[in-house]
Amino acid sequence: MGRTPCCSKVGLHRGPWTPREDTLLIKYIQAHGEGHWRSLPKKAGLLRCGKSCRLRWMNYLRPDIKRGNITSDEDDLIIRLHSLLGNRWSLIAGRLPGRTDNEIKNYWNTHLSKRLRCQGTDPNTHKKLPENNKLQSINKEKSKVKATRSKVHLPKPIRLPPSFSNSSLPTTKHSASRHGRESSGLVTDFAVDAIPSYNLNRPSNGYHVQCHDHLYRFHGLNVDSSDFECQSDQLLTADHISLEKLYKEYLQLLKTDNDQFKID
DNA sequence: AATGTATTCAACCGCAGTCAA
DNA sequence: ATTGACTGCGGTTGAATACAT
Repeated sequence: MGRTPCCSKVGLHRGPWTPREDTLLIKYIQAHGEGHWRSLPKKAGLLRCGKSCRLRWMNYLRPDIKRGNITSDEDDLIIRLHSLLGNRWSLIAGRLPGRTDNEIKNYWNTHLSKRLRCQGTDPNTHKKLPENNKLQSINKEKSKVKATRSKVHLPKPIRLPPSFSNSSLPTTKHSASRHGRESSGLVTDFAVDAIPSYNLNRPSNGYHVQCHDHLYRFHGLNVDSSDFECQSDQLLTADHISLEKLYKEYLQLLKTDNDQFKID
């Protein structure tokens, strides 16, 4: 059996997207919405595979993508979420409004894992490295210092045609933070997705989680952590308590960020 | 200025999960 | 139960860029 690679068709474009392709994709999605990626390229007049279109949209063209440096607060959150979730980038990205899994994955691999190593922490396990390993890591990084650029994490280039309205432009940090992903039901899927062995159903009125003989129900998407409802304390393992605590701290950070924006 | 090297990140690849027929 | 289409995820690659020599 097996499936044919989605990009195997001869004649499909690959590599970097052109402004024209971006325009076609954005206009099509604005008119018809996301989804149906397989058929989208043909309908939108793109010579790309659906997978490529989805990736371009999710990682670059989506209007709620936050541009610019990853803040130290986000740094801290990524590290802590990684210690809980591991390399589950999409889950981690879900807790960082406007950030994509690809961006966080890249940022982790290029910055955070190195930093942790220098601090004497194993980036995979988040446990302290033996002292000699720590020294090796530090020396290794020191030897690179000359070659290391003082990185300015500039906003990603935006390639959109002049005809595009401001509302369709990828947003800046502050405007993105007001877009509302922070109000999505983070804690709900957070708790659920963090338990891989659970059987998850998502009916229209919320999540149901089947765990062993117990059925747990969570409210729908638009909830905050206070809406977190569980029919049994059994679900609140140490991990879940940590996750919920983390999420509350995160909401506080967002609030601070928004307050700061209002002051500005 | 030219060349070599390191770094970044957008894009690709392959696989797994889900769902409908 | 099986098959195949579709989607999403994480790992990897390689072109572009920045910096050092």
